[in-house]
Amino acid sequence: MIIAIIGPTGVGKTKLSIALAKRYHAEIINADSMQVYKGLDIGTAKIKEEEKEGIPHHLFDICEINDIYTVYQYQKDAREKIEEIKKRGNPIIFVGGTGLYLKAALFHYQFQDGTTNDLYENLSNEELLSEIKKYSLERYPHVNNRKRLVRLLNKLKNKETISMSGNEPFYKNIFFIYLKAPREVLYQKIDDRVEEMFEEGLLEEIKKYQSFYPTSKALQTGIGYKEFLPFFEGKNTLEEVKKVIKANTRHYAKRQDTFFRNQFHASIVVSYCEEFKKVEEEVFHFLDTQIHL
RNA sequence: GGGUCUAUAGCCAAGUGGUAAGGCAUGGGACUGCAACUCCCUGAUCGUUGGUUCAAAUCCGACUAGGCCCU
Repeated sequence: MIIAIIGPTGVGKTKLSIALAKRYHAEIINADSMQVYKGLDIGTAKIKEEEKEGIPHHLFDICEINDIYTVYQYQKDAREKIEEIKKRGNPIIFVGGTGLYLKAALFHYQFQDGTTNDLYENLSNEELLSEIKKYSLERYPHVNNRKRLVRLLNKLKNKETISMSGNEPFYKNIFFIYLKAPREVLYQKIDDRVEEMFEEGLLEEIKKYQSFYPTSKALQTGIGYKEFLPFFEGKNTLEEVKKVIKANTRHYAKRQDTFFRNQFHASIVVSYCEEFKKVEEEVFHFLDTQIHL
């Protein structure tokens, strides 16, 4: 059995994962693109050692801050872990907010080894798009979305399988538990959490790595990290940094909501509740009935 | 009480006579190798009220509110 807890950042996915793992004797696999990095703890709201309650956690802290980790790698790692845990006969719980990672691991997403990666710097977006249109696909990325255009054209040139909708599950018996909360609640929780991060020493965490890994992708794209760049250059105050982190996190949560809502068929949608026990019980009840079937 | 300035969307803000730029926020959406990424869509008749004019957010008056100065 595979359980995937999905939902925007800050709704309590981690907390739920522990409750579920304890009840079903499951092991947890990370599905968060930033929590794979060692050392990025506070800013990614990574689960603390003492909170794990002895439950096996996989794919956390598996690479260095200046490594580049991608969906493709994740797909391989996650599927490997799944096989490994299956052998032990334990249920698996995926937790994390990176929708694409979840899709890549649990659905028929196809990537290939040794593909070229031409940047097509000599082509404009319009030219890229018209190149792509020669292959007459069902749909195309927006002209302004250069990143997607470049990747797609590379795929086409490599004769990789193109499919814009990967909705075939790769495994049987997967349950998607979608934790959701009204925006106001979510945004308030996000604000609070960012405040906490600062209190817990987010600044110190970054200072530790910033000078060592100035070009780290993780530090340059991770919310809660990249916002400090202007601060280190003396262009921003700490208060401004905090404000931007909150804003970016809210935007991120919204994007996640859209992704999960529209790209996954949730097995059950659970509304967030201050009394978290209620959330847990609702999920327990659902899973219990499913298992007995 | 006198003088003066301002009044455009939730916020910031262009526009000084011909039927309202832009940014932020908000909401919606896309998504197959950097995904905490990248990208798309999304709003007002210009404080109220008279007037001038073919035509006013744009000119004039009154009122209201706010800022500043004086007493």
